[in-house]
Amino acid sequence: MVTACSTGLHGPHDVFNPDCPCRDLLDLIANKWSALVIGALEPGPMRFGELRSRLNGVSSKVLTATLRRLEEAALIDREVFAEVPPRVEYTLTDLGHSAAVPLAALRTWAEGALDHELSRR
Amino acid sequence: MVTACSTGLHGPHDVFNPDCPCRDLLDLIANKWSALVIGALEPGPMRFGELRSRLNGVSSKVLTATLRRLEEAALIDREVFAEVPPRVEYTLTDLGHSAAVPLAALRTWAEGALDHELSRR
DNA sequence: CGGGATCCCATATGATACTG
DNA sequence: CAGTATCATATGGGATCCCG
Repeated sequence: MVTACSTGLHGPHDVFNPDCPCRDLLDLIANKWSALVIGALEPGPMRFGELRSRLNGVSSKVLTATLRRLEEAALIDREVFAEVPPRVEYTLTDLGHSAAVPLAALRTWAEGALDHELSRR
Repeated sequence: MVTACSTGLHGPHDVFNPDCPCRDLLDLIANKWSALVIGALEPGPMRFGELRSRLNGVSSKVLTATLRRLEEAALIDREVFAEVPPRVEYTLTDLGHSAAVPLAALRTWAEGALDHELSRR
């Protein structure tokens, strides 16, 4: 049982506790590029270049860093094929698919909220 | 009707289109501090200091910047009371409450995913 | 040629003061 | 109390180079 980071307010883990590791997890996915990468990977595996063009605006450096962090947290798998030209495919893990659900809701909110904002004027 | 930023793939607005304003909205709430601030404000209005201590780890400068951005996007209201000592209260708007729903799911995911990660080892 | 790594700069974040 | 000012560091982003 893991209770070290609990405040006793929201269950065993609590994002409001800065020492709980789940806060790092929140920091990881509560991020524009993470939200878009995971959304783009939801239908199936994708190569680096295709991912980059779908995200439409991310630099290869930032995309690489984002993918590395997601891989480290076991949200995606990275598979390298020894081919010429080289091919690298990224795939959502089960954990990644579970994250895709709330992230899809977040993207949908952003798209819907814009209409709310516009009608406000 | 607003169609300028649509790619025709996901409806009138599309976060995958870098020119769609909804992408800025995603960038605004897909952020650790925004997620925590909005979550903390969900039960009701709160003062700056209480907010700061609940978030447990944010600097006043970053909290101020976060609150200003959320206010500018009409997710929160800021009310200043002419008292001594000064009192400033922050309240979720209707739009803010609508954002609180997917953000709560995101926080819950982070807290639950940690168990998944731990059990993986 | 694709997938980065590296260099350099702009902005964001953070700790520590200090003030109306 | 609710910030602002200042300084240090981390991250974001563009351009270029590299290596198989």
